[in-house]
Amino acid sequence: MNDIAQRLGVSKTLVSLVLNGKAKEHRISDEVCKKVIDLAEELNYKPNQIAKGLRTGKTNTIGLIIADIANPFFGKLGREIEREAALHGYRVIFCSSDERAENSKTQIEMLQQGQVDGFIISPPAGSQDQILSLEKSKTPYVLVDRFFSEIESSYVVIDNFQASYDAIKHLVKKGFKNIACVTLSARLVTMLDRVEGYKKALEDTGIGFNERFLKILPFSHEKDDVFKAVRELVLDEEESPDAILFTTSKVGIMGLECIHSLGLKVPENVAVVSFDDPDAYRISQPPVSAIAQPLKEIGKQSVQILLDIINSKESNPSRKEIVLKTNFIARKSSEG
Amino acid sequence: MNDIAQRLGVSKTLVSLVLNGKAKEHRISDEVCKKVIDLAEELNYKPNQIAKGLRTGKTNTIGLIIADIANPFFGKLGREIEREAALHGYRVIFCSSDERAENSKTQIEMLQQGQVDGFIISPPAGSQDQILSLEKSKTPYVLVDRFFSEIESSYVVIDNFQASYDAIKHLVKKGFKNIACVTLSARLVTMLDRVEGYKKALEDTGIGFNERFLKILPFSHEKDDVFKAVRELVLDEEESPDAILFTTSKVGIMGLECIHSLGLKVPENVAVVSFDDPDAYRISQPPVSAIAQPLKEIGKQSVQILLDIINSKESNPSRKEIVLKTNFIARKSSEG
DNA sequence: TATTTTTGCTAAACCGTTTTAACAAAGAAG
DNA sequence: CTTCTTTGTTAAAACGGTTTAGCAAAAATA
Repeated sequence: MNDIAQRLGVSKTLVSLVLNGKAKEHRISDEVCKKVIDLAEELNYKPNQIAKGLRTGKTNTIGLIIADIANPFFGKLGREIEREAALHGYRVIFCSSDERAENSKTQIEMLQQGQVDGFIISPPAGSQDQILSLEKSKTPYVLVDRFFSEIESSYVVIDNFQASYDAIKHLVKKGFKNIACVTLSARLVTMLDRVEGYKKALEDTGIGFNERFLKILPFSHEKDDVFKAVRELVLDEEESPDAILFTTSKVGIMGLECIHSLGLKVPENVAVVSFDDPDAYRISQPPVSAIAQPLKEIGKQSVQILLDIINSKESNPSRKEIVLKTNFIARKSSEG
Repeated sequence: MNDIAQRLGVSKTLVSLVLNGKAKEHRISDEVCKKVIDLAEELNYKPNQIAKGLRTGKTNTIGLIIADIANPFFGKLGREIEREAALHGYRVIFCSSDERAENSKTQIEMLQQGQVDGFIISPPAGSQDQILSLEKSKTPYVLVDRFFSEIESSYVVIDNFQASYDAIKHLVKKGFKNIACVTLSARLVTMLDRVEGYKKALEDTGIGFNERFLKILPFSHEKDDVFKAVRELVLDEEESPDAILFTTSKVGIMGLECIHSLGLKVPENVAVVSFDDPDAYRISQPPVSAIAQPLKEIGKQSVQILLDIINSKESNPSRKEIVLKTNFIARKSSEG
């Protein structure tokens, strides 16, 4: 910038004003204005964002902390968020907490030192204190995929209860009666709601909830845990389920691996329905019925809400709690 | 920082020196030193990285521009890179170019204004000018997954030629003779090498390369393109292949979807082998033989090489060209 | 005692922008 | 011919740190 100013024999103030489109309101003559713009173009001048950020206190950057980047669900969500952010002139700094509260803590603290204007976070279990700390420091943030009922936050999630409920209704309609559910012990509303929807649907249909058909895996679910749970279900001699609902695709994929490895047929021996809709479910033989999430919409809404918070001058912008509908895709794995 | 300095009645210079561990070399007394550290702790002081970056010209941030975040291969790679970077005290700003040169151009330019110390890039086809421009401006960068043979860069890739070669040898050993290949028209060495390895193996085994068995999809490969290509192969009445090599998992997944939709059996009607090893291949029935890439190693090496370049004082650090071995995982889809 | 060296610390410049406040010169009004 | 406005421009402060150069006071040496 100094370079431009000197070559043209004007002040850098003038250059700054012109390049920020404030020429008019500061009555810079059109002639000088044009010269500056032309030279800037010629030199391919790009303002140093760091310096700009230092002065303005704005970074035009969003910190995105997702739970697991290796999970295509979050990968796709990340892409949507980045796309929407770009539309508004925002960059995205991306971190993956790998579902560990220690990680997200470090990452949030790291980015909070003037690096970002706000956060979009899918908080791992046990990270309540971090969210509270954001709340206290008045840092703009939006939660996605999950939230903590004990903390008032803006968030964008899906209707997990209804999604489970509908999936079970679907299974019942297809004639399945002994419906199991394999889920995670995560202390996250998301997971709890999915189980509640499962239970409620079983009760409403008169089938009733059977404790033995609900398998809750340790949170750090290894392949072995999933295999063990699924084996216990399908190999039980007294009563084995004729259908299983998996509450995440990660568990579902491992569950299917297990079912296949036991030589059982889907859906003849056991039907399968799962949350999320990874590629794997489409090419699996048979293809797997899935509860697909509206990723585009989640990304779009979360960015827009965050930017609203960032741009709102009031200290206490209204909270937005967005609950989106899911899309149930019936495939062969749940044919009666 | 000013706050700390004032409370203790010392200069901010001193505070800065102490907190940056330069107390010893500047002979700050242990007593004062301790007071500063304690108060900083108490106030939970975190230096503003933006201000720091402005003065030092270092951001401790890596710009990662991958080709497609929704692809689990890149997702997992991203995680490994982030992990390795964190070990060295670096952050990662992440962007997805969606395989489009315009996108990566915008992203690189955006981040180049003082936002990052260097780049790790999986360059989309047609982005040569961008890499040259990085080269010209002496911006540290490392390419991953692909590189341009006409540009001298540091890069970390796998031995694509050998990987294909070995996969075909495996198929031949299992008794397959009419081996097709479905690939992308991308002008990327990565893809070309995979096809070369395929051809060479066919020639070395005496089978010979059959033009009709090589399907090159338009680069913007839609599902329809893949379906059309696969259908042309397997439904050909004169000569249809008994095995197919897919050169990416994205194509492979769609290809399998097509094969299944035609009611054909894998590997009875047609065997399948594919590059990359997404979850889908493990749970698919039958599981799909895969050419798995050493993601951890790619991530680790790319970060280390980039940091070497960043930290090397010489203006022309030596180029590193790393070619890693792949891991062929034989599964049921290629049983004879 | 006079000079030099060491010790412990600080003032001020600097990084590249934005923004505030002001200031000449020219034109308009009285 | 003053005085007030308007026009076009700029100097300087600010952002929050790091770094350079230097300065007193104390200690060591001559």
